[in-house]
Amino acid sequence: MPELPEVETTLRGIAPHLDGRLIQGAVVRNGRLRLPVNPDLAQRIGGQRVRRLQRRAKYLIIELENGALLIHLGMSGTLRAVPADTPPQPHDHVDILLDRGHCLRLRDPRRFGLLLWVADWRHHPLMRSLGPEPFADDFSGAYLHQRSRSRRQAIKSFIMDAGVVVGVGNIYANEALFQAGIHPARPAGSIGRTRYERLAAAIRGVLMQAIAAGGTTLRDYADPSGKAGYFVLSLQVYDREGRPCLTCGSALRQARIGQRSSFFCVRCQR
DNA sequence: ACACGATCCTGACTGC
DNA sequence: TGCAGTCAGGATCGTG
Repeated sequence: MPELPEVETTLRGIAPHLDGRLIQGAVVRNGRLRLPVNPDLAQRIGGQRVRRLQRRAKYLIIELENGALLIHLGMSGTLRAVPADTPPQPHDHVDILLDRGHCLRLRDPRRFGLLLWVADWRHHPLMRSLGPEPFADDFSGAYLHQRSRSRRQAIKSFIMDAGVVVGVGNIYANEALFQAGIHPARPAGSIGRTRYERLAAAIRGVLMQAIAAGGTTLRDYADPSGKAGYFVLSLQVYDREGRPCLTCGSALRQARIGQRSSFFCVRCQR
């Protein structure tokens, strides 16, 4: 499910339930996620107030008085605020118990996500090699151009590399490359400065519009109140193999690039 | 340093 | 109906 817009939508959805609230404890039904949940999670976070919520890359960070919760939704994770007495469904692995009878519930069928209490999230190893945020000043066409020199990797894999820029997953990589008119298999090092300016703008544009739409729901993504994201209606190439390009009408193609499904128009993208 | 494949895990869907 | 195979929104690790 989650690329940057879905994580951002989740953050905005849980914020009203968390800002300044007192955490009562936690219930861990299955702690075997990508990294194991702290065995002593309830004691670590119980009795602490939430100081601040933020996002870094696709990580949600809930800063507490002591340390922080670091949450990643992986491929199939959702985070919802529900009444604490709501019966758990399959794959509802962790509840963060809040005051006023609510809890924050992590569901993640594939368990590629993670939920960790860490003492110092800014210096945590998971944060170490992350590239710039797409909306930050240090992300630009000039930056992409400079980072890509002499790289023969496909541009699509390049922009999905979190060491280059964070938050761009498979859906939005496809969409941004279409908007920028760049073929996803083109070697990153063969693209000029001007086209990188277009690409940087396209990445920012598509992410911003997707956030405004509440993200993209393909199968099971839901925001913290349970609503689906409707950016799926704005997708121009993703999952549209064989259907006409919205610009030129020729049939969109699908190919595997870097082991991920890629969708593009051979006439509009070079 | 770089680029690629395999891997973690479950569920939904396709085709025989 | 059942079963095998394929694919899925992510990220890390090991290999040349």
